[in-house]
Amino acid sequence: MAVERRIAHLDMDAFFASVELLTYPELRGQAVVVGGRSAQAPVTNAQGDREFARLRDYAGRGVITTSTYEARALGVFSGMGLMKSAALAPEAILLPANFEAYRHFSRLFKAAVASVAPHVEDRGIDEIYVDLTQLEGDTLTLAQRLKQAVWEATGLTCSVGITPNKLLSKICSELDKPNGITILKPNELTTRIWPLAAKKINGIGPKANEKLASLNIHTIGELANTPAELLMAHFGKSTGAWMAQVAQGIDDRAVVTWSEPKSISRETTFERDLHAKHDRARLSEIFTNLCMRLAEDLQRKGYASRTIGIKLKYADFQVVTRDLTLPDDITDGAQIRLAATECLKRVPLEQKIRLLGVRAGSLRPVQAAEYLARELQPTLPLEFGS
DNA sequence: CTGTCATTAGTCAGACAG
DNA sequence: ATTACTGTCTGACTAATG
Repeated sequence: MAVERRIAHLDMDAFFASVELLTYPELRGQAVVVGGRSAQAPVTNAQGDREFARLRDYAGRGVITTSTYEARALGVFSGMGLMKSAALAPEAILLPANFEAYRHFSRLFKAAVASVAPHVEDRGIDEIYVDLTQLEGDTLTLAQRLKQAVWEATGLTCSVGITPNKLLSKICSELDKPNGITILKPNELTTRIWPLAAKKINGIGPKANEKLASLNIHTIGELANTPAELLMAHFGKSTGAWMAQVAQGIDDRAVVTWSEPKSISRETTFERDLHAKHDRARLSEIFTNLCMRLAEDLQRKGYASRTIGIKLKYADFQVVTRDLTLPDDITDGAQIRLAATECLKRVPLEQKIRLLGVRAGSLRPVQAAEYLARELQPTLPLEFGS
């Protein structure tokens, strides 16, 4: 008989905004949003006070990355266009994103958690799963210990959910946010989970939720009471069966502490939409840049790629992708550009473009020494002495 | 030899997530 | 007068292979 697992999901509270508040403590308690491509960084005036940009002063195509809970109270959430959010909360403080700082604090909080519980799965910059099954001590004490370690290492709070699996823990970490602990007791599935909206399930997004709503399924409980056959008929065999399982709170996925990346990509949205003919030179420059940066990423992370792909987003937001699998691995920026150019030839270019991306897939780890062997042409020491 | 079936690789779109 | 960026997964379709 298998022991019941104890899986924790730990989610940092309003992570990016909270990191900014460490830098700018005078903003505590205010509506603050992070985001915007050209958001103005705070400036210190002659009196030594910091002056912050307001949302109403912003003009551009950015979106909100994170907002403080005070800003959320005004209806301003992540993913929202900045122009729209400025209409809702013109006085909110706007800060540019500082990803270097977020990555720094991400490393700090993950190291702190790992010092308490070594079995950690990375889920992006601000959340993790932790397998506590093998650890001594009762569940609540362990949760408090995790939160304490994060607080001492970073000065930041987080919310924790602990249940027998990742699915339920992810749901539970949200139930008492911010700075909360939720431990799902046995038999609480029907009382605490089933009343929740179906879209609270990680994997049921806006589309699936809409489709469920059209079947008059709104809560997880209603999903649980829907025959698996019906779900399979509407969502396909695999997705339908999965939905039926998760609605019963069943999820056997292991906590995975490491996995090989499948693809590495770079993309950018232009300041203004560009046309393939009219803005050829500018587009070519951006394209080369993306390829070179992708090559740097590949080499820094130690991978060679056999599949190169491109992504275009047109002015009307339609997205197209093309990719090309090569006979051999490549790592070099010029080779990537060559392959990506082949992809570009297979794409319509009448309409204006707002985004261009380049992606490397079919990755193979390579030894650092292999890169030296791959340098077909000697690189000119452009930076040397300049 | 032809047709069918299973399997795999490749390509593309789209959903989803943090 | 909007809607980022990076990455994973799956479904649909085609082609190749046996």
